[in-house]
Amino acid sequence: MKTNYSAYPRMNVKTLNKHVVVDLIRFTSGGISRAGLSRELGLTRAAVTSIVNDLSDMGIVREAEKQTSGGRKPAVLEIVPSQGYVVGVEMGATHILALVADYSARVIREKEIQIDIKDGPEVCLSALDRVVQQVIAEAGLQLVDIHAIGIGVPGPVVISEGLVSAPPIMPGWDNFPIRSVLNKKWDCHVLLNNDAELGALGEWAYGAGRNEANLVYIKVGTGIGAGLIFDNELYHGVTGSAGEIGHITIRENGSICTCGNRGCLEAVAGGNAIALRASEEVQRGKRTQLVGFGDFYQITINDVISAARKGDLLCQQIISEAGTHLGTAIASLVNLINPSIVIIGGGVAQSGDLLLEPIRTAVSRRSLRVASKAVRVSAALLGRRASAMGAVVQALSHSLHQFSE
Amino acid sequence: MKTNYSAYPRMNVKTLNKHVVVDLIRFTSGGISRAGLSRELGLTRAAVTSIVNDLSDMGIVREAEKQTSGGRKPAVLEIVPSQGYVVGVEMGATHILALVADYSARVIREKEIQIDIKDGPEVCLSALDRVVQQVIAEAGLQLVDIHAIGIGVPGPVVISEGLVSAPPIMPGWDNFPIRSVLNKKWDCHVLLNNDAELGALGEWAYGAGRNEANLVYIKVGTGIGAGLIFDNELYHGVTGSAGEIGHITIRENGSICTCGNRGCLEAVAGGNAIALRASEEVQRGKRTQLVGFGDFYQITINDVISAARKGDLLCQQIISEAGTHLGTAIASLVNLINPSIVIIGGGVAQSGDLLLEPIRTAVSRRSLRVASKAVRVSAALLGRRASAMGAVVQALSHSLHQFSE
DNA sequence: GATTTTGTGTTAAATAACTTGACATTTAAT
DNA sequence: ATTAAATGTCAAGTTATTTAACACAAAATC
Repeated sequence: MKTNYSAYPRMNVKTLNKHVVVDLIRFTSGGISRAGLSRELGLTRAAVTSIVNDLSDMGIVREAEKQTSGGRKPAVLEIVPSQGYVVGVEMGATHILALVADYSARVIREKEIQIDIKDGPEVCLSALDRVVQQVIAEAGLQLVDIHAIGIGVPGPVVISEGLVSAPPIMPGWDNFPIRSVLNKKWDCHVLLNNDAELGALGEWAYGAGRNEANLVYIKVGTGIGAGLIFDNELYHGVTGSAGEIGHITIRENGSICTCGNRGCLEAVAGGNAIALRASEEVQRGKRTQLVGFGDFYQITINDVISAARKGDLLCQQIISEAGTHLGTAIASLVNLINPSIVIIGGGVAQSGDLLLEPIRTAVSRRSLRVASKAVRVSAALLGRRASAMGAVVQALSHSLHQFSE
Repeated sequence: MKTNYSAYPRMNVKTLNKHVVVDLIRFTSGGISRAGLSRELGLTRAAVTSIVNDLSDMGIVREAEKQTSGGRKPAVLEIVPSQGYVVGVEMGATHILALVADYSARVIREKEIQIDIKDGPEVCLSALDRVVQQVIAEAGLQLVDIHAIGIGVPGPVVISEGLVSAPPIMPGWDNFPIRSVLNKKWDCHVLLNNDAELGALGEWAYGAGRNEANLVYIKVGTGIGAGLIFDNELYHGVTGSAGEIGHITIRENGSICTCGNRGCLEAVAGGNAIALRASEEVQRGKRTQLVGFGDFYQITINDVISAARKGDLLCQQIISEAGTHLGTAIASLVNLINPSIVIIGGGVAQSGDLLLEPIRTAVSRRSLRVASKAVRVSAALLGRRASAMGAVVQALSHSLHQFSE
């Protein structure tokens, strides 16, 4: 008796149930026993035994070490970690972060490099290839050991095609066949997705969004994007561009944005906007810790954040203002989506409560009571790894579901 | 082999499939044959035959008259209309519309009265009771013939409790036990829901949103609200208040709104806002067809719409401006949700292209290319009946699913 | 106009995937 | 020590479905 698992493609009932069991084992913190699975699934214990036996014979699932803490404990199940490995990659505007994880989603190695996404696909994808190859080698593995590689990019992804369509902060990448190029290099399953969506997935599976069915993840970096999880599933929209919150209009006549419009959220509260704002104030001679940076050096968002953390008032104020603008947009989003949690991640979120508090204030002031009472605004628990971790989760899902056929 | 029908509660597999079959027969325009069901469900024709036989024995389903147009036609199935009846009601700020429909969702009688929702629950629910009783009688039926009654109200509904929570345009209704009061009066299943959500459901089932999996319905009346359908299912959010788009901030320092904030969409583009705007202009002595209305008579939104339709330039301009503001909000929504269609309904939508064109312009200017290319902006096909029709659909679903146990 | 092809709907037997009910096992409560 | 309660397993029975065969009707082909 199983009903509602719309995420899985058509397959026979037992295989479907196997997949559900695998996911319940993966995503239940503290593990789950056969009896627990029975309750969750609405199947009898006898049926669960049969399913788990199959998975155990395949080598995917095993019983965890029993805790010696006394008291009868049911046999808790876990995924066999060494059955396979995956790689999760986040490509941002200025960096690439790659993680290698085993079948239980434990990260066994990571590596980060700096890039500039404006160098275009050829240059960046070569760099991407190098990091991935290196991190695999450093983990003591080879490419053939890797079942799948998940990649997050900061633009609207057409999942079926494996490319990005008209990405505002990825000039030169429009319709470039990212997935097929990488497929040729690696000869394993490559899954391309939007970075904010993957951040949402990561936080839902292993971060601040555990056990939350309706979740919004806001990635505030160079760009601003949102990942949406509705009823425990990633929501893409019709063409896969859902969550593009960065280019909603905040100020009718605000400063001009990379997308061509005026007053976009990203042009007001994005990483570049904050850095630009700081530069202007410095040049106007405002008193700040950043003064020493001079005219030739380009002030970055990280400079502003670290100065703010060290107590610099100007930088704190700039970040706080960005938070207020973000909060206005998030308040609208809370009214519209009515989520149980909004998770703030991405580079700018490193500034912590300096950014979060103004957001919380705006949400409680501008959202309807019903909605604002029901929502928490939290920082990403996985921090800068959120998107890469989501890529891991996705690659793992793909691989496990293939494996358990 | 059936997988993804998460809308249905837990039940055994065949019963579940029965419900799916009933819904496919209901919602497939032009009807569907056993072979068609087989393809849709992924079941064999033999299995479908067995399921349809059961439903036929219950009296819910039958074969439609064969078209005599020649050429082999499969036996098209239909719901037996006379097996049961339901009522669908829309309660707006100023009116109540009640529909009686048979099991095939054909409306057999309707009735509308004027009310003022500010008179509070006792007064309005008595009026509601009267209209419903009358329309049932006029349809030649009695209360015992009615299997379920669906009701839409213009505020955030807590479905589990059957009441509204902190509704901006329903003063005096906060936490009033609407459903249980009506239950006592009628002694049949009462389903309370948000009017915009029901509008979305109605348009999805029988209107402009047929065959669209991801749909947004915007109800522009006295209040402004949205109904969301994601992956063919109504989306409520955690506490049932999703879609409350009327109180997102459009102008930081705009005019004050019933909700207490400033510059809400509703305070700028809602029915009351439009009427108020017209009154002001008239008092300022602007040249308009409305001049004759004098100072004592309160100009209504309907006056403005009919004047605009008759060519009054001022009224046209006021509606067009409201459309532009709506369009800005809808553009954000399109970026965020990436729907395939946005349907504009509610009283103000009676003004047609005068309202729609500015919305389309704003969406194509302010939304990302990927999202705006994928979306159509249309008027509600069911017009002022959209929400009440959604209430019918919901009541019918409830009744049919109960019946086919 | 006869023949083949294609799609529809039905039936009976076989199979997959459960449930039922009984039982051994382990721990907690009395 | 005894009882209660939950876990995990096994064999037998049940249900919903598939398989495979066939009858039927219309369209396409010759």
